[in-house]
Amino acid sequence: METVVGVEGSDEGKCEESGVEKSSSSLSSPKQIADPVVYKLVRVEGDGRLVPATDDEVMEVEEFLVDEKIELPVVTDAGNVECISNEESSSGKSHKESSEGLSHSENTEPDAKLSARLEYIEEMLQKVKQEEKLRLACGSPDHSSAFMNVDSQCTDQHDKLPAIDKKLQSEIPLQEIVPSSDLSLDDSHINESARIGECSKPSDGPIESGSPASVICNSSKPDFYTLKGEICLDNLSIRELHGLFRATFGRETTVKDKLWLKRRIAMGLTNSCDVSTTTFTIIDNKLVNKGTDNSFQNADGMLTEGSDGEVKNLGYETSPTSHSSQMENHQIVSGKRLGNLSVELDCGSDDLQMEHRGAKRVRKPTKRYIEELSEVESRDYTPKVISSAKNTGQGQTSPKYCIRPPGNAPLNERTIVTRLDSLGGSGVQVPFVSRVRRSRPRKNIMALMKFDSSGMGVAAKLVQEALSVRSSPESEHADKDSKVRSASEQIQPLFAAEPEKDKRRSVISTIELGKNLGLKQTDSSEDNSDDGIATVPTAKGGMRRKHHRAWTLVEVIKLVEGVSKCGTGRWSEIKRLSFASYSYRTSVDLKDKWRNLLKASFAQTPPDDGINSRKHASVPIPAAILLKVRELAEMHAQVPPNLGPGKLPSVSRSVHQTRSGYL
DNA sequence: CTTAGGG
DNA sequence: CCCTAAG
Repeated sequence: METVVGVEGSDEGKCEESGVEKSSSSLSSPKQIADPVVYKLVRVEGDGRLVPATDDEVMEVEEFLVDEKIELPVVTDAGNVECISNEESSSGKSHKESSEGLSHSENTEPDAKLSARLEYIEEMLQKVKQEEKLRLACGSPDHSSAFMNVDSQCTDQHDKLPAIDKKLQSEIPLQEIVPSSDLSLDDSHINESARIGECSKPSDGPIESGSPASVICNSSKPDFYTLKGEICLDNLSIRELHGLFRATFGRETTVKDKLWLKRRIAMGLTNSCDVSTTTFTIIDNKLVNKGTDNSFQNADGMLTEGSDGEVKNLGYETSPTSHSSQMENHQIVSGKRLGNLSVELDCGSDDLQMEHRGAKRVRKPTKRYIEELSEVESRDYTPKVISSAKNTGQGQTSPKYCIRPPGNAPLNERTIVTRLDSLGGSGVQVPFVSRVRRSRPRKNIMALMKFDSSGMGVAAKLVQEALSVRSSPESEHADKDSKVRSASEQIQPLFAAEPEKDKRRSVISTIELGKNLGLKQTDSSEDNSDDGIATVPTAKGGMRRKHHRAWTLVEVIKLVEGVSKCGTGRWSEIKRLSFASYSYRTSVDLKDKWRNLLKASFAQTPPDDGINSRKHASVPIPAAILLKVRELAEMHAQVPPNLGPGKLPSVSRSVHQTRSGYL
């Protein structure tokens, strides 16, 4: 078994042979081993299989990645900045073009990893160039972004280049333009630059009509985008952005910078959906699910078009997920939105499940649990007192991890414990309220601390996660139906209530975080991987998660998606398919969350009723998701007996009125 | 080991 | 989320 980095020398040779034109920066240095863009650390098993590298292995090469990465995007950076400042001016255009060209070749070469692909890509380049010539006025192909995305995914960890952010950021707004089926490759840049202006000034008239080239080809963009759905963050206020941020990442932010927030959110919404495409699209603050599939179209488009998607996927050849996502698409195809029976198509065994569902499982009252609980309560009689400390905020914090025996604490005193949170490899101490464990006291506190504070392990993990982020090679066009729908719909406030600030159980000091994680667009990996957080060694030897990790919007979407794919009740399946990269979130969690979603979706949200007015409500779930949940619930005959049938007729309409449930 | 339910 | 009982 040998550890290899990507593909070596032979490929480089190939790359040069195939004569990718323009200057090649990465190739020019012969010593380079790893390609920052798509190379992925793998191990070659005896049988020739490629397996993801272990943490250690990743760590070994980490430096290379960093080094290269720094220099790579810089070029494009200049171009982008230029774009922004120049707006639509023609000079800006040419600038862009040239910079694009550079990034082009630069990025392309690394991809030569697979020779066949390379040649293919090259063809594309040629094509693109021709196109460029033909459409000089319009702009240039938008390749760089795809690469940058990949790049950032791979090396997220280490440093964020403004260029990337800007790029992404600038592209987000593009999405609000309805994707056209047209395959033309260009225009995006003009739009981009135009958009950027609009970004800063949301009030600038209708976005669609704003730019001359309002028709944008989806396939010309990285499928990363089309994949993930579209979101317009432009018009959101800071507060809204905060809310969205929280919904997305499950934590608060104090950053006031709109741009920052927007790109973080954008990244979160896109990047973290690594496994499969969503059937949802966020348009104008609304989340709508696209009913039709475009997988074939897209695949087609990519082939003929030479989209970035192709290139991007080079690194991840035949990941198991691609298959699944395709499956998904097929299913989605077969059953449009409502009355979707695709699930049955998927698995013939569903019928059985249906039968099983008929009879609820009956269950004896648990014994041990009850006994234990009562025992605890009788023994230390003050759980109430302790929990009341929650409201009083933070008092003294002890630098060390110490728990006072509950009985000892004077009634007036607050019991506060500091827990060492490791976030992104940085140990951050946050005060939190000690919760009396119902059972199984921690075995070894020192071990815990060591685990938490050792940045290495975590970092390695992060790296791995980042590297293993993958996406499926399909993009989606908004189907006409949903397009029309969304267009006609009134803009719906995404957030019913303003985020509560006070009761947050543990407020992460964002400032410190900002230092360490700061301008990385690592949200996805952040979300994915810091499972060093709040886990507790159990007597059984396993590490058990402790305490609440807020569900992010992405997760919810993925969950819904998963359910639609596999049906309810196959949680382990769903976990494998859609939550592969989320080490936390057990199948049980999925189940629980689904239960809650169901509850939320069927809990009528009478407009006047308290829910909306409650300020402390947690982050709302976009109505569209709830709608989807309901549909799924229906088709799986999971409708809660009480509220089920009665409400259904009005669902499609009422959902738009019903603001939301809560995450 | 996975799922269903109750807390 | 946590915990257990059923499969």
